[in-house]
Amino acid sequence: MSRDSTQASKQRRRSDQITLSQVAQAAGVSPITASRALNHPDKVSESARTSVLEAVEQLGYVPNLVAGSLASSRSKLIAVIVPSLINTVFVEVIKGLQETLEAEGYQILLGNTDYDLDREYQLVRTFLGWSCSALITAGLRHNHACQTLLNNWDHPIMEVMELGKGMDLNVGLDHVAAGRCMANHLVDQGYRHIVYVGARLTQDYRAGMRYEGHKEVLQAQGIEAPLVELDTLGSLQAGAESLQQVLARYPHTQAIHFANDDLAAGALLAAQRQGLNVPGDIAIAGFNGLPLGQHVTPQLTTILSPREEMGRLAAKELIRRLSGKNVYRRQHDVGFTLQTGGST
Amino acid sequence: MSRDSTQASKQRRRSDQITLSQVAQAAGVSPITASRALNHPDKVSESARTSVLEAVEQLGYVPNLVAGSLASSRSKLIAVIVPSLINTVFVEVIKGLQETLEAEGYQILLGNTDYDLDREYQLVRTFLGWSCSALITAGLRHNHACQTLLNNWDHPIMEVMELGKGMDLNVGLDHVAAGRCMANHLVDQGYRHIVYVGARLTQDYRAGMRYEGHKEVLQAQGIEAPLVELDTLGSLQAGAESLQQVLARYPHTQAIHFANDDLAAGALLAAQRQGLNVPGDIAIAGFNGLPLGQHVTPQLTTILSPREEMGRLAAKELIRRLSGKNVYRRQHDVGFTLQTGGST
DNA sequence: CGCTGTCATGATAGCGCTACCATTCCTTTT
DNA sequence: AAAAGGAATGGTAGCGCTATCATGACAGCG
Repeated sequence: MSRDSTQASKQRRRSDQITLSQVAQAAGVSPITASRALNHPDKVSESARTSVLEAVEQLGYVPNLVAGSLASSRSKLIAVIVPSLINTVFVEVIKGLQETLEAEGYQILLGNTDYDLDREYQLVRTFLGWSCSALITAGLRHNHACQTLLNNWDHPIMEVMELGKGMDLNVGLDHVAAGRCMANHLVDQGYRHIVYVGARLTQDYRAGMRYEGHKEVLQAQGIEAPLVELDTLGSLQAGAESLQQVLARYPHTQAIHFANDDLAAGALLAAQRQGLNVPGDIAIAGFNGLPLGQHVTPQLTTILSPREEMGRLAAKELIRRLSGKNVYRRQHDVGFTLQTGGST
Repeated sequence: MSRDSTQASKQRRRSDQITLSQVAQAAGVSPITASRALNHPDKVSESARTSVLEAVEQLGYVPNLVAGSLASSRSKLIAVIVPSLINTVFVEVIKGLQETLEAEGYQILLGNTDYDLDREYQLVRTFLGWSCSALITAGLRHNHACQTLLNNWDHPIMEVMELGKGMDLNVGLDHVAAGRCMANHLVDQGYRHIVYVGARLTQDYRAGMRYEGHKEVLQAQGIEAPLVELDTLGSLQAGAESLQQVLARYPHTQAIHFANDDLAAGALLAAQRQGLNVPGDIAIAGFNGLPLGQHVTPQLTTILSPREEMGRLAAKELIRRLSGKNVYRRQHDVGFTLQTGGST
C-alpha cells in the first residue's frame, strides 16, 4: 500500500478510491471533460469520450454519486413511502414503480410508515435531506407538518392509491365508487343482510372509503349496513376468525363484503372447513383481485385493482415531469373491474 | 421572493433551503458547533444544544444528508438487493430488515435484479457510489465483476437466504438440507414415485439446491428422482398447470415435491377442482410455510423458513458490525421446520 | 505557581464532483 | 474580410457539511 499523502499537511482522503480526476488524468483530459464524457456524452468529442471510458474501465472507477449530487443538487433518487410491506398491494405498486424507474436510471429509497403519519413525516424529512428528485407516497392523507414541508418543496410529488385532490400528481382509483360497485352487485344478487368487514379502518382508511360507498348504496335501498371492524391487520387468519364473529353478531347474515381478498379468502376457506356452503349459506366478496381468489372454489367475487399498472403509470408520469415535459393531467384514474366469481 | 445574491459574482446557491450555517447564526454559535449539537449532542454544552435545536425548529431546517455524507464519507444508507419483489419471500426478508434498520436510523436503498446477475453488478456499482454503510444482497452467487468490486470494498457485506461461505457476513438456511428433509418425510410416508417440480431453477437456484438434497435422499433409497422444470416463475397458476404436466409425464406419480408453496397450493387447489383426492390420489408438499398453506384443506405439508426473522437477524448482525462491536460469528443458520399437514 | 488534562468552541480546509464563465479554434454569414 | 455563431475544452469556485487541529478556559495536582 503506497501511503504517501499527496503533499501538504491537512490531507484527508480516506478511502483509496479512484476519483474522477484520476480518470481524467489517465485519459489526458481535464476533470470537467471527464465529467461531461460520462454525464453528457454528446457534449464531448468522440475521441475524448472513448479515452475517458477506457480509463474508467481500466481503473475500475465508480462515480461518487454523493459528490455529484451535492455539486448539482440533483440526484437520481426517488423516495417511495408506503404504509406497509405485509400488504402485498403496496409491494405490487412498488414493483411497478421499480420496474419503470430503474429502467430510467433512478434508484428507489424505500420507507415504511407502518400506517403512522408521524413516522411518515420523519421519513419525508430524511428523504428530502437526500435531495431526491421526487417523492412518491401512498395516499393523500398526511399530518400537518408533513403537508407544510412538502408544500414548500420544489420537486414533484406523486400520491398514489386513491384518487382525490392531492398536492401535485395523483394516480389512483376511486375507492368510494369501488365500495358502491360491490354493494350494488350484492344487492343485485338479492342479498339483503350484508355485513361489511374491515381491519383497522382508521389506518387502512381506503377500506373505510369503500365502506362509505357500500353504506351509501345499501341505505339508498333502505337496508342496514352493519360494520364489523377487526383489530388486527388483514390476513387469511383474521378473515377466518372474523367469520365466527360476524355470524355470532348478525346471525341472519347472507353476504359478507370484506375489505380485501386476504380476509375474504380466509373466511371462504374457513367456511368450507366448517361445512358451510358458499354462497348458499353465506356469500363472500373481497377486494383487490389477488390470484388467490381465482384459485379457491368457488372463485371469489372481488374487485380487481390494477396495482402494478398503477405503479408503472405513476412512474411514467413522474418521469415525464422530471424530464421537463408538459404534464397535461395531474390526476389519473386507473379504474377497477368487478370480477364476479361463484362466491356471491 | 428576495433574489439578492449574497454579494460576489459567482454565487450559485440554487434552492433557498435553510443551511446549517443559518441555523448556527440564529443560535449564536459557529456552524461546527451546530453540527455537533445535532450529530454528537453529548459533545456540546446544554445551552448550545438547546439553542441550536430551537433554531432548527424555528427555521424548519432539514439537514442536507448529501453534503454530510460527502464530508464524512459515511452515510446512513444501506443497499438491499433482491432478485424479485413478486416472490413474497424476499419481501418478508426486506420487512425484517427494514423494521430493524429503520429503528437505528438507517435508510434502505432498494434494488431488484430480476434474477439477472449483470443487473446486480450494475446495481452494486450504483449503490457503492452512494457510499452506503453496508450492502445486503440475497444469495451467495454473483458474477465475476461484482465479486471483484465487492472484495475491494471496505464496508460490511451481508449475504442472506442461503448458508455457505460468503464474502463477509452470512445469514440463511441450508437449502440442500431442507430438500433432504422433505424428501425424507415423503419417503417415510411410503411414497416411492415422487416428482420434484420447480420453476426456472437456474434463476431460483436455491430451489435447485433443495432438489439436490431431495435427489440425494431418493437415490440413496434406490428411487428415481424425476424433475419437472417449469418455464414460468412460481405462482398459483403455474402450480395448477404443472399438475397436468406431471401426471401426463409420470402417470404413476404418488407425490409431488414442489419448490415452493405457491406452486404447491396452486396444484392442490387445482387437484381439488378436478376431483382428485389429496393425498389419496396425489400427495403434495411445498416449501416456505406461507399462510396460504395452512388455510387450504388439507393443510399443506411444507417447510417453514423464518423469513422475517432472517431479515431481522441479518440487520442486527450488520448493525453490530457497523457500530464497531466484535463479530464472533460471520455465519448464522436460521434453520427451518418441517410442517406436516394433511396433504402428504 | 506553573504544569498537565479535560471540556467547549471555533477556524480552516477539504470531501469529489459539477455549474458557470472564459477561452480557443473553427465554420458560417453578410 | 470582418463579424458572428458554434463546438470542444478548461479554470475557477463552490455545493453544505464535517474532520482535523488549534485555542482558551478552567480544574486538579505536586
